[in-house]
Amino acid sequence: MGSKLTSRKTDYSKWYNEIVVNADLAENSAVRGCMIIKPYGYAIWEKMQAELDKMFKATGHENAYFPLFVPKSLFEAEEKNAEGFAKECAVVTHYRLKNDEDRPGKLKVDPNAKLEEELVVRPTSEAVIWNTYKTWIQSYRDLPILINQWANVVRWEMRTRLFLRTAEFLWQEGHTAHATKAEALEETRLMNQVYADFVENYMAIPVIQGTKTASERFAGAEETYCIEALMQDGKALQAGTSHFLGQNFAKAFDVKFATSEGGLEHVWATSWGVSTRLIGALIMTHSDDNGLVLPPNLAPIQVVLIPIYKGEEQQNEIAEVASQMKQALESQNIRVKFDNRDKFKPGYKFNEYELKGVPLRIAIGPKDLENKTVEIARRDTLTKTIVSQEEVVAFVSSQLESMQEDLFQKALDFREDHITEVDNFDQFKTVLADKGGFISAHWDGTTETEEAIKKATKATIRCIPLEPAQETGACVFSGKPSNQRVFFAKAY
RNA sequence: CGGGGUGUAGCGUAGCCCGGUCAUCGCGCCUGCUUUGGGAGCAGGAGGUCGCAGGUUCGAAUCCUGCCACCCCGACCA
Repeated sequence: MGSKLTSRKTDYSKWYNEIVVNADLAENSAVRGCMIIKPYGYAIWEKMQAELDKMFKATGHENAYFPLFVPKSLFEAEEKNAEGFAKECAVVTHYRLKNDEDRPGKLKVDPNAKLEEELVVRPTSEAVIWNTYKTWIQSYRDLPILINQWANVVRWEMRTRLFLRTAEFLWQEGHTAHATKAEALEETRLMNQVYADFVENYMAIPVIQGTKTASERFAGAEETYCIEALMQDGKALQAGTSHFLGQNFAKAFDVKFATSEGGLEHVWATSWGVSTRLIGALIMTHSDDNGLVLPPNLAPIQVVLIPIYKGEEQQNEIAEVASQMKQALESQNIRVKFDNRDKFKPGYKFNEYELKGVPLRIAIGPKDLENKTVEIARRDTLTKTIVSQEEVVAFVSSQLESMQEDLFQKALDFREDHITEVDNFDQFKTVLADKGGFISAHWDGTTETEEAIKKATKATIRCIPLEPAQETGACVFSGKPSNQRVFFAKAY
């Protein structure tokens, strides 16, 4: 515990570059701040996608796909949204290259191929989608529309940070349309709950659910729900958001429907998303100095079998046992890899899979052949147990289960230790500097106070927690009355 | 875009102050033999326009100018 992942360059690059992602950029500045996700890292993302997708379907949603390019006129239709993203848009202005007479063999942008209207590379898809919904919705019978899209988006950030703020990232974005405000609000809350369930149950990361303050709200939203997680270095990470968009987009794109009573009303909207940032959260929550630690529910490989042998004959004998064990485990839906590569020694493999965060490692050697045993090592605790071959399946099953729980509990304990109630501003500053984590404090509800605190401490209000303990108090900064504590933290 | 720092082989680096067998070392890679219960050992080998472009000089990785890129800190953000 306590390894400050992101503040330690070597560790950071070790895991991010070699194991999960290669952040090396092409010489071309156009791909600055993007990431290359290697197969193992992508397998983690696929697993996350699969589980989230199931949850979306279970709550009545369907997948669809919308275009990458957003004509500027569409993009600017919802003014607050457009303004919020304007400073970070990649824009396509031309559609053709031609030979460069001055540099033989090289190309240049063809000035004759200038687009009449610039295309914005989507930083988010509300504009294209609501422009489409306009044509899909006429009657209350067409509602609700519950659609999700798996896609990439581009946000030209001034400063990028691997996983947490890359220029291009993969995500899912849900976009729903409803007949009533109540229904849209319920959808917003439901999806935030879905995110919380996923992140806690699969990623083993405890989250705080809440709403954003006006200044932290999504551009174009009337209310933003979020899940906030705490990283090992004491900084908070917004792990997912669900927005109640009111009728803003319906009005901007003129989406009205005939009500069952014969009226004509604007549609109510929500949008919600989580991104590859979650992989960053996973790493920064569970990893230690030996590399990644993956919760069993998400690990692409849950168990790795490593043979230890001298000579080909012994290798074959062990392979026989290992293959049978692999089959037995797989019949229980456990994801197993048998690493029988002869090019690497066992010690090398041990380290490799530790770095990759594989939850359980089973080693089988000559001693085990003799004793009908195996050695099983757990990634999170680094403990080893000798288990008889007959009991392997049962042992593995129970260990995977308890490891999933233990990881969550460990992260939860850490977070609970790092929520500090604070009642004056000096204490606020001291706790923030010395301990980090969330600070639970009273706030007078004004943007001015929020700004002033941010300026003084770099801490922001991460969220106004749902189900707050109603409690009267005085704002930690202004001393004005408040009836609820909110969570402050330094954030990524 | 402001403040600071860096750029030498696939990765990490020494050398830069004080120009001249200086292109160093480690990891990785290739070949061979020996190895295999925690990242193997020995021997041999391949690999570099010293970020780019100018300039100073008999001579530049080293000094000067410009440019480019990256990292850290701010403003911005999932």
